[in-house]
Amino acid sequence: MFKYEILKVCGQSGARIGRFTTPHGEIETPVFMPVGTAGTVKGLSPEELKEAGSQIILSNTYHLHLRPGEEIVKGAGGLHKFINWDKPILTDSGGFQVFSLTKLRKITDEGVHFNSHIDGSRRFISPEKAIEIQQALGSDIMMAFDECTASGTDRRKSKEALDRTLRWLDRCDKKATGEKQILFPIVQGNMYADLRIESIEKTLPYAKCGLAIGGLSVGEEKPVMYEMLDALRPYYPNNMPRYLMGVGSADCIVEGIVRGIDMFDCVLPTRVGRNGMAMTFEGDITIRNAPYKDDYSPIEEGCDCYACKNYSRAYVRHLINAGEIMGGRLLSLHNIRFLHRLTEKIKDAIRADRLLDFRREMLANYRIKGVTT
RNA sequence: GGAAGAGUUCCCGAGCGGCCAAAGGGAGCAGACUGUAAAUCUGUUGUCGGUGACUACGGUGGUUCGAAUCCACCCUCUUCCA
Repeated sequence: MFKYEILKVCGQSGARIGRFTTPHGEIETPVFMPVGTAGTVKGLSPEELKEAGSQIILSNTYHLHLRPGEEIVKGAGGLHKFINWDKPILTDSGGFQVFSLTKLRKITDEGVHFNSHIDGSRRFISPEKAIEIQQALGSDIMMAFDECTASGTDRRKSKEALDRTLRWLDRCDKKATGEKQILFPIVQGNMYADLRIESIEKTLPYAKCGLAIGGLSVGEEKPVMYEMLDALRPYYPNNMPRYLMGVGSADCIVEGIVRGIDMFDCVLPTRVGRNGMAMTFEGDITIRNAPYKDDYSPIEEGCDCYACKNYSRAYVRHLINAGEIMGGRLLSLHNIRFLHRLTEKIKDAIRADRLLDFRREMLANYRIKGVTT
């Protein structure tokens, strides 16, 4: 049911264009996947996402487990039906919440005890439980339950998390039988190249048709993240997509693809959009700011998204400023379309064997922000 | 005409002798945001080139070492009585 075919390899960079077949359709990589944590890409309808070019979206095990509960989703006929999205869905395992809800958790080898961020109730998620939930949800791609560490974590703790992630992976793998859903294992190892290599070597036996790189974009400087990707690159198998988790700024996506990555996801376009910022080929611009109050040009010149075709910066700024939902919607839509346009341009460059040239040209005009968080 | 109350920094509004360039909120301005506890969070908002000075709490004049705060008169507004 799952298959990854390489359609083109860039002669200049080695980046590839691929076709990833899933039960809910094909995905052409490189691909950016918008995040819809609670079963919706915040503010946008499935039709709008499709029009923007989204091929697959994410959802979250932890959030849907807490509310409404996977049995409700299953009762609706599965997540695709429940949220009216008939294309592929990837569910994150809740591993990232282990990391981001750091004050509310306790990690043991069996699993993680959480306090629900919603009502404070005591919860427990194990690797088995994470898979069961994802099976009830019926996503196409299930993520292994992993332990993500923050940038700055010492070597000993990073190694512990890596080992635990591997033990958990084995348990996830035993549970993840069935043809309709595939399990993506996740490489950890923090910012230690040798740990990263150890992690990928021990993880690869579990990678059937997809491999994820986790624990990056967690507060390190961007060059550090690129170093980790460089260290991993020789170890990637060719017959499956490589997914860099949680990355979504334009510069990081280009740098990732140049380093062999095929899939990305990020909350950035929607979050930053709701907060009044537009992603463009010149870098982020804060539409909320005063200089745009009488700027009647589109959000980004040359963009073909619904927001750019129909509205001005001045109008979007007014909406954001007035606290109108539509402002965040239009910017989210633009930002997602922007990232899809980016990957389209990147694919063009791969087809023309000139991705390194494209990167240089693109970054020459792009204002980069320093750290990943 | 009489009585009572009120006038505070862009707005609302606290302060009622020194710790006040003045709480708090709003609005404004700016920054942040990368597997979403986020339509959120943070900073800033009298002027001048910095620990300092200057201008400010309706107006004018007083009391006091010191006043947004007390006194006198004036102006404006609100409510009530004729």
